[in-house]
Formats: sequence, structure tokens, C-alpha cells
Amino acid sequence: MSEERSLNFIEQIVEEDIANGVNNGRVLTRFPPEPNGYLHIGHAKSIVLNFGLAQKYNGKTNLRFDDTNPVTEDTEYVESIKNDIRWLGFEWAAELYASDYFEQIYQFAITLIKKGLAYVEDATAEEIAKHKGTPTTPGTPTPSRSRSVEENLDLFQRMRNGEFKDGEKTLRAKIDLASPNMHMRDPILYRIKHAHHHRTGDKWCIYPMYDFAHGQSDSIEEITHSICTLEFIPHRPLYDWFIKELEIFPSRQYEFARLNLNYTVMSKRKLKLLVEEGFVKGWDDPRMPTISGLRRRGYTASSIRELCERVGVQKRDHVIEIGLLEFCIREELNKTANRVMAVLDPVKLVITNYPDGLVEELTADNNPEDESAGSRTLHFSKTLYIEREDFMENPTKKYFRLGPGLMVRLKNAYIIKGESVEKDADGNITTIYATYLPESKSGGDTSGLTVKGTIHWVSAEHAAKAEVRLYDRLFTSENPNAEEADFRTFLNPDSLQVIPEAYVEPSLLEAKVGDRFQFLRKGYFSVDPDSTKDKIVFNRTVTLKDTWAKESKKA
RNA sequence: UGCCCGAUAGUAUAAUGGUAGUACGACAGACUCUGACUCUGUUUGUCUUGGUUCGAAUCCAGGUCGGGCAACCA
Repeated sequence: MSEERSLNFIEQIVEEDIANGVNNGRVLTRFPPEPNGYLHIGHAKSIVLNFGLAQKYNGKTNLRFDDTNPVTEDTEYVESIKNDIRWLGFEWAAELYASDYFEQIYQFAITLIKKGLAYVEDATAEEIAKHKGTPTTPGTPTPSRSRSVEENLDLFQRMRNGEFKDGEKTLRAKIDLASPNMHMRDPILYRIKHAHHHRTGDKWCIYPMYDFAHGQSDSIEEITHSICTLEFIPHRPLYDWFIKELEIFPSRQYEFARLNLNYTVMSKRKLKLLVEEGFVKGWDDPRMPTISGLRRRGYTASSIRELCERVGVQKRDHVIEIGLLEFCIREELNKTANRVMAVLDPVKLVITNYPDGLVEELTADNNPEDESAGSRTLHFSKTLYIEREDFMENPTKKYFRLGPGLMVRLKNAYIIKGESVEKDADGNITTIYATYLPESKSGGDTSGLTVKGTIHWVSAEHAAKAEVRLYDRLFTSENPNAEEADFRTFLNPDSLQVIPEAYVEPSLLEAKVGDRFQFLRKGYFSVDPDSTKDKIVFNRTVTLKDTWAKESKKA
């Protein structure tokens, strides 16, 4: 299937470059995160693209941390990023840091100063902004712009020496204050930050801006294809200007549209806010679109890769429906997840004509989609739990489940017929009474009856208890970013529903963290790391498709 | 009213001057010891106006609409 897939525009460029002998056919990409947050599914698209390109064209991919802003960065993020990339199934050729190049980048700045192409600026941020003009009016030079090379050299050295306070001076490129491209209007190259860096410690008090570090880092590593997102298109002329003036390796930048998903947000800043303000329980909260969140939720790396492949690579903005991600994980788990029975909202069912005290052992297939998954033994007895929603006292005409006089199949067991109910003072059903057909046993059914519905159950005496966490979309708005109000006002108050005591097959007590199951008719679930010896916790990864829910909503 | 990028069914994606296809979704049906899976069928699309051409989603020009750019963030 994928071999028939047509080339995306970046693959086309790479193939042309190889055909034309550009860089002797060498392909070296890089994935360049800033260690200031956890990776999300949007990063997965970039990872799959960059690493995938290298794999496909016999190249390599570097992992380079763009750590040029010491105040936002942390080693915790470095570790999580490395962990997430590996989990997604990729390994980098080299682990590198922009901060490794600080001395070299400093020398690049000296080179520009000596060429009369950079100057030390005295103006404040506000003054610089004012002098920059607007997109429709050209900027005007500040007095600093006319400094001599010698003075600039001296001042820049003194910036490095720590003689100035934060914000007191900057180094700017001297390009074109009238450029229609705002990024070419003498952009800032260096700023003063007396801050501790997660790798270089207190060695530096001046740090290069992203624009003066990213492209140069690519050149230093001799990256052939530097792939980034659309918003950096207007930066490209600046990078090309540096390449020309510094006479360094000409990495070429190509831009693609970032991945957006509906009903969530994809900015690290916003995700960080959700974590810090306690709207979620951490970066790996299963409701988060982070790699770690999706992993904990039960998503597989291959399902995330599959989404990235299906979405493709192009230059137009898009918003992917969350349903496509859900399709990807269902498609995989349908083939691989063992089926088990779990009753999430239990009601007691007594089979009045079943012998007291009898326990039968029944056989159940683990996965109808995979014969090699084998089978397991189930215990059946007189008193069971079934799902409350699988009984209706006054059933509608298309209701294929249990009700007074209605027959259903208990999965892997018998056909039963609803007889009567017992209620509490509030009118809630506390017990359902039914009779069973002894000759309808699964595997040896001689009853000749066919029933429309099959429901799941667990034996009351044998059931184990488990905590089950049901997740729904994090936001109520399809695009919280596009709304007028703050994105946090669209948080879904029902995004997490905890069921403290669901009844599950006892075999599940042996499940390990990360194991995935299909709870028959309820969805795919995986074991959460919060599980202990005494209490196992399941996360609902995704529901099964539910045409009945849709049907009943219509009515 | 500057510069840059983009526009194909509801969503996403293909067709690279030669039959507008695919996936997800929706709808209808078949099957079913999961109202799942699987299978079948249906529906809906080239932003607009001109031009080039035997032929345009594709090339050109104007327009419209959407997005980005004026951080000592990346």
C-alpha cells in the first residue's frame, strides 16, 4: 500500500537532489526541538518526516536540541524528548545541542562585525520596535547603527565579559531597514541574559537568538535538507543571507504545514499552562495530545506513525479530525488486542432456573481476528453482573438486548430471557431476574433459536474489581484557538470519568502496565502506571464504533 | 492596505497538460455469539474570471478567500 503512495513534495525535492548529485547524493536531516516542553503529536509528524526521509534515502538524522534560551529550558525536557523519539521507533545518528556551537556562533558574529554587517545596539526593545517601522512603512536607523567596526568589536567583547545588564545592549545584523520582509530589518543576533544554562552553566551571559543559531547549526552539521514548519518561510532569506556572508555550508530549508487536530490545542505554551494550572495531571495525562499522554492512554507508536503517513506532507494548512487518529488505533487494536469482558456500570442478574452453587467452565476465544491468540476459561454461575444499559424495562422496537420477555445471548454462554426486576425505594433496578435455556450453551447450541443481541457479563462470585478511567475530548470546541474567549474556557468538564469499581474477568488481575485489551462491546483499554498490587487501573484508549448509540440518539 | 505562503467532496489526500481517484466520515444494506470487525452500495469536490492549448485541477494574468510576518520566543 505504502509502496504505491505517491511522493510528497519534499521527497520529490530529495529525489531530484540525489539525481542531480547535490551533496553527492548525501541526505542528512535533523529533528530540532527546543527542550522547553514535552513532544506532542504535531512533533510526531516532523519526526516521522525527518527520520523517515533519512531511512528512505539511505541517510541519517541528527537529534539537535535548539537550546538557545536558558530561561525556558530544562534537562527534564531533554530526557522526555529522547524517550518519546525512541518510543516512536526512531534512533538518531548524533545527539547534538546548539549550545555546543556557542563559541563558533560567537565567531560568526565577530565575522559579521568585521565585515561591517553587524553592530551593537544601545536601544531598548521598545525603541528597536519603534525604529523597525511597520510592514507598510520602512524602518529608520538608530544612532547605534553607525558605530565603527572597532567600537562594535569592543562592545561585543564587553557584552560577553558581562559588563552590561540584561537588555542593556544587543547585537544586530546590519541588513536593510526598508526590507518588505520584517525579518531582514536588522534582526537581533545576540541578547544579554545572565541566566544559568542547562548545559553551559554560567559560562555565557550572552545567547544567540534562534535565527542566529538554527541555520548556522544546520550548516555546522552540514544538514542537507533542513525541514521546518510554514511559519519559518519568511526567515529563510535571512538564513540564506547568513550562509552567503559567512560562507558556510549551504543547508537548504523546506517548509511543510504543521499537524493540527481538532478538539485539542497543539501549542507547547498552552499545554504547559494546562499542566501548571492543574487542568490535567501532567504532561502525560491521557487526555493530552502529547506523545507521553497518548502512550499512557494506550495509543501505540505504530498507530501514531500511521496517522502521520495518512495525513501526508504538504504546504496547505489543515486540521485533522480526531476521528482519523481514533480510526488508526482501532484498526490496529482490532487485530492485536485480546478480548475480555468487563462490566463498567453493573447491575445484578440472577438466573432463577440455574442450579444454586453450580459453577461451569466455559471457553472463550481471545481474539476472533487472530486465531493464534488462543482461548481462555470463563466461570459461569447463577448470579452475574451485566451492564445496566443492556436492560430496558420498556424496550423500544429496535432494542436487541434484555428486557421483560426479551431474549439475548450471554457471550460465550447461554441464551437467557428476561423475567422480572427488583427495585429500590427510588425506583432504580437492583436485580434482574431471568431464566436460561440449558440447551443453548455456546459451542453446543441445540435450541434452534437465534437471538439478535449478545451481551457481556461477569460472574458475581468470580469477578475482580478494577478502576476504570474513561476519557473524552479535552475541549468542547472543535478549535479552541479560533474562539474569542480564552482557550481554557472550552475545557471539557467531562473529559475524565472515573469508575472506581468496575467488575472484570479475574484474569485481568495479572495484566501488566501498558497491556492492551478490548473490553467486549466497550472499547479498547490499557493498564495505567497508577496500577498497584491491590488495585489495577485501566484507561480507555478509545471506544468501539457504536452505531447503536447513534441510532438511539436519532430516536 | 507592504511582503510571503496557500486554495480539489464534511475532513484529509492523489492526479505533475490527457477518464477527477483514495481514505476517514455520513447514509443505506448484507453478515454477525461484540449494534464491533468484514463486505456491498450511495452521496458530496477542482475558489472565481479571463487567457494559452486539440485538451487545464495542473501553465499564465486579474480577483476572492484563508494563513503567516512588525518577541531581547522558538
